[in-house]
Amino acid sequence: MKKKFALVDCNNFYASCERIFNPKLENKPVVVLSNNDGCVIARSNEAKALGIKMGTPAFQIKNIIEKNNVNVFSSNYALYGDISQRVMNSLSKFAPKIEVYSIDEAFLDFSGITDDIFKDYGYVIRKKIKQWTGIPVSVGIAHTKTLAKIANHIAKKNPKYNGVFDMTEFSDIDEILKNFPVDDIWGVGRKYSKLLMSKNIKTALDLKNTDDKWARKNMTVMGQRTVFELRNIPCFSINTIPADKKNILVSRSFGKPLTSYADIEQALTTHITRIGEKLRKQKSCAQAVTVFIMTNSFAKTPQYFNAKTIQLPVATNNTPELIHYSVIALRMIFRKGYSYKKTGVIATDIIPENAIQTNFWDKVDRKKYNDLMKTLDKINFSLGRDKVKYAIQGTKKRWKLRQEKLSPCYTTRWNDLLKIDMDKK
DNA sequence: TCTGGGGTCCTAGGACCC
DNA sequence: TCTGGGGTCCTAGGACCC
Repeated sequence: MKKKFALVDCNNFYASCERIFNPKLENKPVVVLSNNDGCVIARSNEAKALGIKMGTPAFQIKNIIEKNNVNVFSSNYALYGDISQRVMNSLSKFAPKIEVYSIDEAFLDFSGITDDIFKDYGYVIRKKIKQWTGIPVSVGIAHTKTLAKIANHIAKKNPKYNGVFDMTEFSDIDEILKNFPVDDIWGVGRKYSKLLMSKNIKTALDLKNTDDKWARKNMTVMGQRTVFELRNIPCFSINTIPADKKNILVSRSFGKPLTSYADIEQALTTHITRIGEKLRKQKSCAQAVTVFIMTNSFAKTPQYFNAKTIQLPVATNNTPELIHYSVIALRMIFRKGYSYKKTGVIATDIIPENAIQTNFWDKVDRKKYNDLMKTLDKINFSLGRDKVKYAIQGTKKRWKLRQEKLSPCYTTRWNDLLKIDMDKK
């Protein structure tokens, strides 16, 4: 039996999340900004209609925002993450296998679902997800993941399909692919699309008919797989268990430029506590950490970027130890006299907790640290992030993000629960 | 004033081995 | 003039994704 995949994608996800608890935003333009209120990263349809492009710096569209009363929000990842979980939980009721592909997308395996109940299944999903979570979704169905992505695109772009497009209903998909731009294909980015254009490969149909040896040579094995998938030959399967992360990065731009070492150290060590939490959550340890600092590359001030990797004597996920080595790295790369914009830390060479090689000279009492970390994680998880923190993180938080338009954490913070006035008419 | 923050996979080429 | 023929492992960098 032929494989069958559905890609379910939340429409304008972050903007839709903001709308759930704030119905006044319905039919109004809504945009959500990146960290530090920098760029536009989500737009409602009304905002798209105003010509606001993805990734535009907020300050460049100030006029459009003011003139059209666009509702602007800082990103609220606590809210989006929680809503995402609800959507994914709901979706898992509709298919035996589901792959959560990103915060707002999931592949569903429809392979085993018989045709008689399959009809209109996409519409059922759409209706139920909206009803259960308040989030509008689009559904694309096809015999390969790449084609399901295309089907989803079509479902979203053409109102006549009402949010669902099933490519498996067509015996000949060439007519569909003929009208699909090559640069919108999953796996074709900026560089490849430029290359393809120069070879007169402009549509999905052109790419489907490309010599796959050529694709292999010029776009690696990944490109060759894309070509096969366009031919209805599945090369990618559903991945139900998310793999452990091989690298974990935490970095943030500062709310304002910083020059003092102490401020940057406070930011960096706070990022490291996040790294420690993430490592412990997936029961892994890092064998190395890389620390970097950088100035603002958009500014006309003197530029500096540097990074330093430190191999840890014993793989670890305990925060004090990670802090210890990261601070050593930071001291090595910090230079006075620059105006810094961002710092970050990457944990690499990550291995499972139970595969650690200790060494003979290791003097760290690992059992004690593990117990301490467990206790701290428990406290901070139930009472709020950084309720108990390390002295080196400081209290001033001069590096903190700009988040001027943050919505309440309606679903994850007691104090932010929606209140309803029953007397009010 | 103001420009995000995460990830993955693949390949080429060098070091090194027998 | 002539200078083998395999391997493996690691890393940096480039492509992609959301």
